[in-house]
Order: sequence, then structure tokens, then C-alpha cells
Amino acid sequence: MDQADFFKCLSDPTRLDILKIILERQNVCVCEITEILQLSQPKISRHLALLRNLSILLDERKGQWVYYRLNPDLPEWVNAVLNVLNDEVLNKPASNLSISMQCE
Amino acid sequence: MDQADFFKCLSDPTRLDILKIILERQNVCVCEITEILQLSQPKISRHLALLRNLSILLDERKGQWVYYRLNPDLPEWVNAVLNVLNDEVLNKPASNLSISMQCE
DNA sequence: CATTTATATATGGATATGCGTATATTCGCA
DNA sequence: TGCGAATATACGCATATCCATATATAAATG
Repeated sequence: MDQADFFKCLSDPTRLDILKIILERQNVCVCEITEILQLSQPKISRHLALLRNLSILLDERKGQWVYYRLNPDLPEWVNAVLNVLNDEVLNKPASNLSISMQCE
Repeated sequence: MDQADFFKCLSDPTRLDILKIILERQNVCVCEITEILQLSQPKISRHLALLRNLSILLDERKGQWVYYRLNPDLPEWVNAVLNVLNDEVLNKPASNLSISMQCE
């Protein structure tokens, strides 16, 4: 994975928020993300596509829903950076990212 | 420091190269960087200005030369990410970044 | 003070990025 | 098969980014 491309993925607030949600919850469907972040569906979908095309995220359809999760086979240095994001999430408990939400 | 802004700084190959040089050598003057990377002086200068404006780098003039170094007071999470870059440099010894060069 | 060297900034054009809106696709179900 | 819900993609526009080139500034030196 190209380093500049990877960091470009992290250079957008929406994508950072999406990644933090997935780091926190492991496996998340698109409608959950849209609900939590209160952003339009196409906007979320486009950012997810970017993360998926770089193989940072994997997607899996289950019936009507598509679930996204971290690619478990990322290079060491990528995981190291993502862990930094995750630490940030854990250290800031009262954010909107912790609102509980379920699809269905 | 805004996370997205910081990662945007890392999303350009030239800026990544500049940062890696500074992580390796601590204190570097502009002409060294231009020599090592074999890029035009205005191009290097603009990228340095970006890193300086975000307070990732500090500059100090010594006579004709301007030296850049890491800001020692960066947030924890920023240092954590920069350490990842530094590890990458250390694990790839045979790059053009290790060419020895001196101004004067 | 004029010149040279090192560095910074301005300008304009090409390309990339992000967004809203509209539309396509896929699945579950009647 | 037809419809609604979930998701993805296309399109057009506004803005941002990057670069080469030209020019400005600052220090050293004759």
C-alpha cells in the first residue's frame, strides 16, 4: 500500500469518523454509519468505496445490508497508524461516536 | 492540531520524503533537502511552508541558511504517527534518503 | 552598495477532490 | 413480477491542490 495514498484516505473528516466507528464496533452496516454521522447516504457510500478500493475496508453483503469491517491483512505500519486513531477514540468517551444505534 | 489537516500533510510523497529526512537527521537545511530529493527549490520550499504552518516543523535561520526540525511539542498522537514513518525509514536502509550530503 | 547565494512567495493553469442531486442496482417480499 | 428499502454510481459544479515559472527577500561578501 502506498503511504501517500493511505494518508490521503485519512485526510478527510468524514473518512476519519467512519474509520473510528469501524475501529470501535468492528463490523458495521452502511445505514448505521449514515445514522450515527447524520450524513447523506451517497456521501457515506462514496467514502466507503474509497476505503474499500484501497483495501483498508472489506465489505460483505448480508441480505439487504452491506457490512464493512477492517481488512485483517493490512501492513504493520498501517495497523500502527490505525491504532493511533483507535486510541484517540478510546480517550474521548463523550463523542457522538458512542451513540448506540442498530439497523433493522 | 486537526487530525484531517495533519494527515493531509502526510498525503503527498514529497512531504513524506521531507519528513523522513528530518526524522532521520533531526536538523536539516533547505539546500540539503533539495539536493537529496533532487527537486526544485520552490517546490521544496512550498512543502516546507505547509509543514511549518501546521507547526509540524520549526525553522531557524543561521546566516544564509534556514534549518528545519521537528517541533518538539507535538501532541502524543502526532508523535505516534511520525514514529511509524521513522520505523519505515529505519527498516528500509538502501533508499536514496541515506545518501550523505552537506551544505556549504 | 552591487552581486551572489539561499530561501520564500506570487501567479496562472492543469488536475484532483468533495458534494448534492439524480439514477441505477440489489435484495426481500407480497 | 412488481415494489420498497438499502446501497452504489454517474454527472456537473465549486473548490482545492500541485506544479513550473517568475519574482521577491535576506544575508554574506567584495
